[in-house]
This record gives sequence, structure tokens and C-alpha cells, in this order.
Amino acid sequence: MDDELSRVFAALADPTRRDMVARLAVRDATVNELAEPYAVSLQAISKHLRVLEDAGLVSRTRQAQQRPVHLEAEVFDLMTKWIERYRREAEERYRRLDAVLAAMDANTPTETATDQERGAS
Amino acid sequence: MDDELSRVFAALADPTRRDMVARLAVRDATVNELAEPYAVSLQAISKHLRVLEDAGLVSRTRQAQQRPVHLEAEVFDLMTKWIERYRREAEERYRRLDAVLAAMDANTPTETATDQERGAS
DNA sequence: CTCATGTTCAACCGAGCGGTTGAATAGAGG
DNA sequence: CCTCTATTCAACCGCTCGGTTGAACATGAG
Repeated sequence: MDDELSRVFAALADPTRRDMVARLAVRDATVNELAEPYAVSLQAISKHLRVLEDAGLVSRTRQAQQRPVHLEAEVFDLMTKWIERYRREAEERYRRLDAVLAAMDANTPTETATDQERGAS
Repeated sequence: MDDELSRVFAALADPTRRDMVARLAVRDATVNELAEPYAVSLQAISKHLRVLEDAGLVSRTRQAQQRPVHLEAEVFDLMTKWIERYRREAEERYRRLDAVLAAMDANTPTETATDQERGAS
């Protein structure tokens, strides 16, 4: 299959699955309980859960005939780390550009501004 | 189409697109520059960029024949907010469970523990 | 054992995705 | 105008996805 990060992002790219995650954040639930609000078959929900499980977002135990679904918080960190890393870089770059523009505005527009930009990279 | 959050998650579910985002976090780039490292056609990269653009992750301007691609950091916040919200809920629930277990360990294991859990929900 | 409940497996279907190739468009430059 | 470069459009292909239905499996209860 694909790498874990891809699986996690793909799993959350579906509104039904995101909604299930949101509900599982409140409390564990069985497949039937999870399926109740949606106008799709139980099998479809079962498939969605498989996707979430493969992504490591949920785990399942057995309890009599039921299979309670539990949200695993750790995988979220993987995403958050990835996102935050590049968001920070992008924002830093944005601030740097702001500084450059401010410098260009303050000083005479010479090559100083572009030098600053290169030096910071 | 789907909602924005779905588009963003779906866009980042592809390793090539995530890699492009990573590189765009460092500096803007043209389609040709972006395509260079990958063993796929230029048209495939063009499609990937369309996906990223539709998700609001990148923007494009025109500069002579080139179309420089620029990473937009704001959309990352949308994801981060969604993720953090449910991660926090899940972790809080986990801590609560820990407390319950600790209480069960400390006191005589009566119905006190389960009462606490119900009361906290 | 039998039965009801809860869940999953299997096969199928239409839509969309990531990739291809070939042709078209946009703009700079001789 | 013609041409070269950069990029996109269009049609197609194989695969995966989200959904369906019908059958199978797992387990607790009578």
C-alpha cells in the first residue's frame, strides 16, 4: 500500500469518515451506533471503518458480538507535525518577504533588498 | 465538488503532491522546475498543481510564459484546527480514563469508578 | 443445537484519479 | 510572421473508491 501519511490524509478526505472521527472523539461506539445517522448501508460504514483502521486512526476490540471502535489520537500527531513544518516555513518566508518590501519602501530601492532575501534562505 | 476540507485532505493524500508542497515551502517555482525531480510527464505535474490549486493550497500568477507557483499557508490552518480539535478531545478522554483507572487502583474497586466515568461524560 | 444479533466478506457498478500521448494555446524573440 | 519555450487541454486507460446487494461468519441467549 501507500505510506502511512498518505493513508491518514486519504482517510480524512471523506466527510462521512471525518464525521465518524468527530463522534468517536466524544465516545467509543459500535458499528451499528456509528452507522445510525447516515443514509447508507451498514456494509458501507464497515468499509469506512476499515479505511480508518488501516490508517491507524481507530482500533477495534471485540465485546460479545459487538466490535467497539476507539479513536487513536497518536496518528494525529503525524499529520500535525507534517502540516506545521511546512506551514511554518511558508509563513516565515512570507514574513521575510514583508521585511524585504518594508526595506524597499524605507531605503532607496537598490540591490540591498534582494541581498537580504538571498542571505536569509 | 466536495467541501474545502475534503479537497485539502485529498490533495495532500498523494506523496508527489506533498513533496511539491514541501519544496514550495522553501521557494516559489515554475511548473518545469517542479516537474524536474519526478519521473512523470509535465502534464501529470500540471494536473497535480490543479488539484493543489483547487484545494487552495497554492496560487499561480503569470510571468512571461511561466506560471510561478506559490504556496498559500492559510489553508493549513483549516486542517490544523480540525485535527487539533478532535485530537484534544480524544486525548482528554484518554486522560479521564487514566484517572478512572488510577482511582480504581487506589480505592476499593466498587461502583465508584464507573460513577465517575459516567459523571464526566 | 438453533436462533437472533452484529459485523464482515464477495461480487459487482459507476465515478473519479493518476498516468499516458497528441494537439492546442500564450508569450518572448528573431 | 515564424519559431521556440512553457504550459494546458482532450481523449483515453487501468485502478481504486464509495456505494450497493446477498451470503457468510461470530457470539450470546433460549
